[in-house]
Amino acid sequence: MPGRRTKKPDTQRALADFKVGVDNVIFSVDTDQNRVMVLLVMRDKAPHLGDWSLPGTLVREGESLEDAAYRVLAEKIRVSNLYLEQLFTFGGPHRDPREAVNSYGSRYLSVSYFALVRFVDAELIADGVSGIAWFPLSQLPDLAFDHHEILHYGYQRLRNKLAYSPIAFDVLPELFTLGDLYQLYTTVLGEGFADYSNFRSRLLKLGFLADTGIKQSRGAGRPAALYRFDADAFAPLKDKPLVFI
Amino acid sequence: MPGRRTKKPDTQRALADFKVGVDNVIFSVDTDQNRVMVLLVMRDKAPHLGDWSLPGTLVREGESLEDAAYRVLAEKIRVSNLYLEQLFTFGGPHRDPREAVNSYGSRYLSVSYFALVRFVDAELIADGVSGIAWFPLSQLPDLAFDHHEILHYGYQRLRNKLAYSPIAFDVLPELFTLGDLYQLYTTVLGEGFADYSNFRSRLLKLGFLADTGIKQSRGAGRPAALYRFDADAFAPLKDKPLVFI
DNA sequence: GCAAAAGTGTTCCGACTACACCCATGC
DNA sequence: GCATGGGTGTAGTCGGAACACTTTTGC
Repeated sequence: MPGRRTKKPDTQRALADFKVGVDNVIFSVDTDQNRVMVLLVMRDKAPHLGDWSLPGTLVREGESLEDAAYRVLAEKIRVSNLYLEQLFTFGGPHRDPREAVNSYGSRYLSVSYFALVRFVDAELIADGVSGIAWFPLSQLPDLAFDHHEILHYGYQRLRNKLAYSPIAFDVLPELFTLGDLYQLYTTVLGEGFADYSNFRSRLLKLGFLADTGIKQSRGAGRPAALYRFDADAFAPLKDKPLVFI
Repeated sequence: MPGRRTKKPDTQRALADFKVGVDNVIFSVDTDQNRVMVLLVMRDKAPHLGDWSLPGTLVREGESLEDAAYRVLAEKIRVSNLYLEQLFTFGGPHRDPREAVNSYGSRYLSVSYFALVRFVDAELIADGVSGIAWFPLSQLPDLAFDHHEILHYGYQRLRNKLAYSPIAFDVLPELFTLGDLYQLYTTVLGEGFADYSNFRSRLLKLGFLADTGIKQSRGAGRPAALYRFDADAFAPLKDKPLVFI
């Protein structure tokens, strides 16, 4: 075991005092341009003033970690169906430059959360002070602190969740075609995970996609049927070892 | 990230000050009695003095979360191949009674870690003060704080990891029979996940179990071949969507 | 008609299930 | 021999991969 420093109670160091931050990795998918997007805000104070960062905040008295995560998001974005999931806790010393100011100052620890939201519904709240914007994953700016690492970790989770849970329907509109669904999977997971027609029949066989009977034309080609995600039909499949691929 | 505090500085509550604890969920499997075991220690100070709890500690200055987790384990147990994995961070207010003493006191947050260790190799360190013991999962005592919830979360993780990663070989002895391996899976996952002979051929086909040629007799019956886990042969399969069932 | 996109069907093949059966040992 | 556990084989079945084909639209 690394770093095994043995203890004599007298030489033992004092307990660290922490401020705890929450940082949210909020993904969306721009279905028009087939890009995975992530929500970033520009820091309006030191440290890292003017750098882009994940939307986060420090936890206040009487507030739970989740409360803090939802609070900072409510200040930045208005979406429906926001469901945050805890990602990971980053807590080594010296991850935040504020720790260096004074050796007896607070440590900074970050608990990260993850969500996937609907791109077109998301309404960014411009507060006139700090910037806020969606960035495509392929064109990220430099990020403050260790936010690149957090973001990378979140992207892994996104890909896993997409394969195992029905989170795709959190980003698709209420009604969607199977082509839309396939396109979404391709955008996030990359090409070559499955043939369209096999993807199609597999999903339909699972039985939680309800055909609305409505057809939608998009330029040339045969009109596509619009489907709706049937949460009730999916319920029994919940926490089964299900893969959508 | 942290510090994203907008408007109305006057009405906003102060930042919470935290002490950060790490709590370890250490599992093992008693292969003689086919029981899943968990390591518990008796608290030797308030709060919850005399209650059983997960082995944990508070993080000290200059120490990373992981360092703290390894430190407390080194005080309690001697094992080889200890690999800790972060589980979850529990951080709501009022989860620790120490918070109530004084409304301006610290909040207590717990980052939990998970590991699976070899039962027979594990040497518990009796320090003459606090108790330490393995408990079978089926006969747990009441636990301090929210440790029951943490333990439950860890057990979920154990079952998942067992199906997807080769952690079984962290608990089996260096040399083991396929019957041992099957027995271990049955103990943790319960009966009825697979037929023995199918389990056997699937595992062997994966190609990372090396037959040592040695035979082992255990009472009546044909002697069993002893196998060794071949980490090199497994390496290419790492992070493939692999299921051992 | 022709291109384009949606939707259906079919064949091949590998993987898992469920068993039946053979093998080597203790007693 | 026979009970006991280890180990091998096989027939049936299910599901995914690949790809050809049909349908319905715009132009």
